[in-house]
Amino acid sequence: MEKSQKIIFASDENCPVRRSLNLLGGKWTLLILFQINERIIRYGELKRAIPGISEKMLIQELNFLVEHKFVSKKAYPEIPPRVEYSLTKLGLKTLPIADTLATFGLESLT
Amino acid sequence: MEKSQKIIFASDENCPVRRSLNLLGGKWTLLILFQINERIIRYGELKRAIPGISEKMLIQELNFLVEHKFVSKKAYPEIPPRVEYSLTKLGLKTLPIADTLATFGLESLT
DNA sequence: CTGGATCCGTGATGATACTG
DNA sequence: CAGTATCATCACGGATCCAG
Repeated sequence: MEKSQKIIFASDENCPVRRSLNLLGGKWTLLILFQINERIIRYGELKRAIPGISEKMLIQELNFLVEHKFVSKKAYPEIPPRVEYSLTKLGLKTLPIADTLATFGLESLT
Repeated sequence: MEKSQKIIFASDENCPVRRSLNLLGGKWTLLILFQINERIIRYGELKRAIPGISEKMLIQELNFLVEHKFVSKKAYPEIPPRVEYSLTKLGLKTLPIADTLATFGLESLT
């Protein structure tokens, strides 16, 4: 497996903006969290909800988010497979960030 | 000149989170805006305020931000040169985003 | 002091085909 | 359906030199 691609810099010390950005600053990260939102959503649904993302990036981000406890994953041993993703308590706390981005996008961008 | 490295995707259509992320999703973008904040700040000060950033990236981001009307730049024809940066009205509207990131960093990260 | 310009490595990102 | 594997590409970003 390709190794985790998001690097945590030790030198970020104590700037809270930087600490948040290190975890959530990925190109798709906040968008994925925002799309999951308060739903329990399947992989395929999520993929359709985010047009343009490649499968690789979606899986990679989801694994990252699960690993860092933003997202919880539940797999059902069925045929065909079913996997459901939802936000953890920590993940829910990131929603205000995406909300602020959405508000800005709506109010201030053409 | 190296061509502008931040690419605006046409396919983002109407998701406001994505529109915001396209402009502000750069590695240093929000951090720079946050550091300028409500100040009028010189280039050298700003550089010192953001340890770790290379001059190239700082200039590149500042040019991008000026170009997109988030930041205004005032150069004084003096020797030695003096250049002051500050947020435009639009730039000020991005501060809530950085604030939310800061809040999350303070409250929810180790 | 405030930049501009170029070289260049590396990791991040993406397209596509494949598997259980 | 939910991923994996492989391969190609591109943006990020450091180093360095230069200029007004």
